[in-house]
Amino acid sequence: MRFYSPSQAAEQTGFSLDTLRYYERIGLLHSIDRTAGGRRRYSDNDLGWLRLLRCLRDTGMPIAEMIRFARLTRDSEATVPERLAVLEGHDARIEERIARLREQQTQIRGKIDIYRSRQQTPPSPVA
Amino acid sequence: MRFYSPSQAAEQTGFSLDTLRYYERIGLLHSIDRTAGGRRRYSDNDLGWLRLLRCLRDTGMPIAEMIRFARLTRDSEATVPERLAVLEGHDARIEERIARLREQQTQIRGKIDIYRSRQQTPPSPVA
DNA sequence: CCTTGACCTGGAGCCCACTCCGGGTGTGAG
DNA sequence: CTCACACCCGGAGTGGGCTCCAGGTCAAGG
Repeated sequence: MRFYSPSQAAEQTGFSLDTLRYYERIGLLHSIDRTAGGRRRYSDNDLGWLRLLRCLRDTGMPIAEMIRFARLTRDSEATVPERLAVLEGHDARIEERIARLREQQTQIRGKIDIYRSRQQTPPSPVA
Repeated sequence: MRFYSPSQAAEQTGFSLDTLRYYERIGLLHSIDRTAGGRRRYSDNDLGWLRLLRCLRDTGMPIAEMIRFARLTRDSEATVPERLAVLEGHDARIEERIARLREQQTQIRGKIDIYRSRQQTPPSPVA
């Protein structure tokens, strides 16, 4: 079983050291192992979990919901349906979000086209 | 030329009254007309601009950049290329964002599949 | 005239998600 | 042994983007 120092974990997950400690404080990370001297050592498992958190976070899941999910994950196997519901709901939100982004992109592109055509006929020599 | 009360503008753009005033304060809205008594009256033009702002905002453009864009829009016609650059850059960011969302969605769906299979073999009747 | 409700202002407050700080501790190189 | 450096902790501070508040004003109905 490999272990990783805080800075290695930070590097591999893209979270800052402060954020890693913050996540632990608020209950997103559970029971991170420590060395004799009290330093954290992250396991491969921890990194996997952190990568999932990163994915959820980057797709816009609020911290509060991640905490809920983390708690479920710590609880019994019986919570699997609930965890599934969280992920499925999130997946649906991502889907909607992409659809909306596409629509909005279309609008912005319309605006771009307007500017482009305005640029191609700039002097407008009326005289 | 039609005019709209603050609450009508709010309703039509999806911004709150407070947000409309806030946007004006920080320079996102320029010279909103007033009635004799000092109340704002938004024109069709204003609403159009607000709808563009809403689109930019919802696609993640930071306020600071919108302010820059608003200033350019207030300046001479000579800033059209710059405005174009802002919108094109933003369009590109939206594109990237959608691509990343798709990737991340794929990861999340992978996780969902794992949970699903875990759920379909719950009793595991070893005996 | 009086009331009511939408609107006005400047400024304070709030929420989220970090990020920074200061003072202390362990560990490996030289 | 000493140094440097990565790490520890609790708590305060930050930045973005609103949101709320108090105390006042205007406009339309009765």
